[in-house]
Amino acid sequence: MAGERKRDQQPTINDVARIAGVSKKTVSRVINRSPLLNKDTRERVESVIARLAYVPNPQARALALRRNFLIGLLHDNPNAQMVLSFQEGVLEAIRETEFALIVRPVDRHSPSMLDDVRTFLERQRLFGVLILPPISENDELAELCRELGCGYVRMGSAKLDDDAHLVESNDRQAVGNAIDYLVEQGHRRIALIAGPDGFRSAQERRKGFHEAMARHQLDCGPELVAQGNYTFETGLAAAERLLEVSPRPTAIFASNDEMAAGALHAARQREIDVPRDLSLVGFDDTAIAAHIWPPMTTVRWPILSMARSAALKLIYPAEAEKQPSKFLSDLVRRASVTSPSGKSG
Amino acid sequence: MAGERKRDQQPTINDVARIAGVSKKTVSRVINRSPLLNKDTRERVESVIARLAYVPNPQARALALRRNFLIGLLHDNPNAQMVLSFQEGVLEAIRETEFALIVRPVDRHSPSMLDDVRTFLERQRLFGVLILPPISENDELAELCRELGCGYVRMGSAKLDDDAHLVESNDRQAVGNAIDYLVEQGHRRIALIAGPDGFRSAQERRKGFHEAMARHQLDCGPELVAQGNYTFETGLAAAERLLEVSPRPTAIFASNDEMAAGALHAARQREIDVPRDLSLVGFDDTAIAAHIWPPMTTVRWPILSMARSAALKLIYPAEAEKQPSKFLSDLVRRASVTSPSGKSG
DNA sequence: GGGGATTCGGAAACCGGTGTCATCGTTTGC
DNA sequence: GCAAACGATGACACCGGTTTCCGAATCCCC
Repeated sequence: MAGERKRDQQPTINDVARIAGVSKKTVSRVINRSPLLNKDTRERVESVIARLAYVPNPQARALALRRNFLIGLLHDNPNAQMVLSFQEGVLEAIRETEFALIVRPVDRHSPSMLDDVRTFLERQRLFGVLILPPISENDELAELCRELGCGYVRMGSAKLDDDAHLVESNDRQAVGNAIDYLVEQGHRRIALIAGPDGFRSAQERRKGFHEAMARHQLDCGPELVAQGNYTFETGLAAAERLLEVSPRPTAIFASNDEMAAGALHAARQREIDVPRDLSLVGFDDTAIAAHIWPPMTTVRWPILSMARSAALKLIYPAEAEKQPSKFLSDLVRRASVTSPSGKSG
Repeated sequence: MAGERKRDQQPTINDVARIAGVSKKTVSRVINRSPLLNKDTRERVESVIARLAYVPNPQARALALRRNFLIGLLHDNPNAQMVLSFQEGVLEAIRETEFALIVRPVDRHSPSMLDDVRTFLERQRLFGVLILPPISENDELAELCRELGCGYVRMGSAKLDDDAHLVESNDRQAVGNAIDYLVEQGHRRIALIAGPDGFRSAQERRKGFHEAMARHQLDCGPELVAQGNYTFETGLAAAERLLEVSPRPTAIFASNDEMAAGALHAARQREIDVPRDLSLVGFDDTAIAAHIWPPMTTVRWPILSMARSAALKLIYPAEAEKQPSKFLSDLVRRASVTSPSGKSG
């Protein structure tokens, strides 16, 4: 009976050691896969661990190791679907591990943002953090992680960091593909609703647009480019201007779905039929894109794969470089794009 | 120099005790606001704490107290916006506390769901969990929390639990208000797209619909009720049937926004103009509702307030009953509802 | 078979807090 | 004036792991 524990008590390393007839240290070595261990001993301990369904106490490990088995997710994001999808991908990657995910929205505009994050990281002693765009573009934040010895992986639309600390969506190329598709459909006069200058994603998407237009030797002068700040309203306003241009563009590429939805709204107000009189392409494949009428053609990040890769890079830093860093987005073809009505190619 | 610590080391309770000339225990008492403390001593210790910028190590506390200062968020939710909004509300409530938020999606359909959650709770020794609908309706889950001595607060559309463990949105009344509004606008023939039977939210919304229709002495026979399972496609299918009914309903209330968006789609396919020929009301006020055309009238949960209240109930169980438990949703009036075209009242 | 290197396992300290209980000085009660 | 009660504080064990240090056992080689 001396070997039994009270009910409702989880077994500890001491129970395992006592029952297996070895020391705590030996059990600890088994848990941590120390190579210098007698095979027989290891197997004996492992069988006891399995029999007791022993699991090391994360709090105790965290205290002793001065490091928590928690991964932080730092985000400052208007796109709820993306944040949740990313969470899902991370959780799938860490399901069988001892890690857990702790979420932390940060306020990009707060002057104390860096201090807040510092306090958070120091307090929680996180194993590492995953940083989502757009806050991932903040280099000071990455520098802070390095300074604190906290692992990190950034997710972004550009080469923000080295491959061990980055998963990158190639937005420039993705936009290029979207424009290629519009050109294939026969569009020649294509307008852009660009995103806010401050975001790398917006810059990359803009570059992708201009590169593709140049490749096809199409005009994309300033009258065909308007700017928004990723919101429905600014997309609407931008489209209002673009739809006044003469000759009117037959297609608009908006740098995100919300602005594309705004553009759709603007077209509708002018009784311009989408897609008959105007084709529209968005970016992000948010829930809106599929559920408006007409369903919108848009660019989708392979976000689950990116999240998984980011989590694995963080957890296994030694093999971080082996995890893919570059991801190419898919073009999701829906009804908002057709050949232009007049002179289709 | 003996009193100095190495750089990059955070001060510990021992440092505070040594410098203040008291024992660890006394410092611990100060931290935990023990009432039996000499005022002078307390102030002396507090000044040292402030000077050193000492913060207790959460891992050590977690180990000693056998309880982590982490709040889990359990969800199984198709509505990303709601989950993130809830997170936001919780984080606002715990901003100044030592708590952190850890997110855990659960799979409602997995046979091992309860075991998964049990393992999670036992491992992480959470302070408590907040449970979002629809998984919040699972009584076994709540029972599990009680059994493990883990605090919990459920969020739901019905009286699922006592006030200390519940924040409740009165969906029945909210739907009633929405129907009242339609009736005020002159609608008499109003159809319902109900949600899946398994969800309390769906049941409550259905009840709210029937009660309100009865109150106004309006017909709501089975031909005016269709069922979906909260998805765009099922909403579309349900509306297709309802729009065949003769005389055609002049308004449809859908039990969530996605199904309302599906209904809008169905109407558009039949060239039934919304809102001229058909008014539509949704529920949840997701991002979709505001960004489709026409913008959709819908019911909005006061989700930030609910999240805040839930978090406070969890953190301060002694005062849990004082936090509001019942919340009434707002009707967000948008362009998808007008008076019926023919014989408006 | 002996000496030295290597491997293994145990005792004890440690991570940084909290709980239990004893102690000390003071006040109260009679 | 002395015992009992009480308030404030401290010594020490403990939470459940990891790490350090060290001694013992094994292995290798000559």
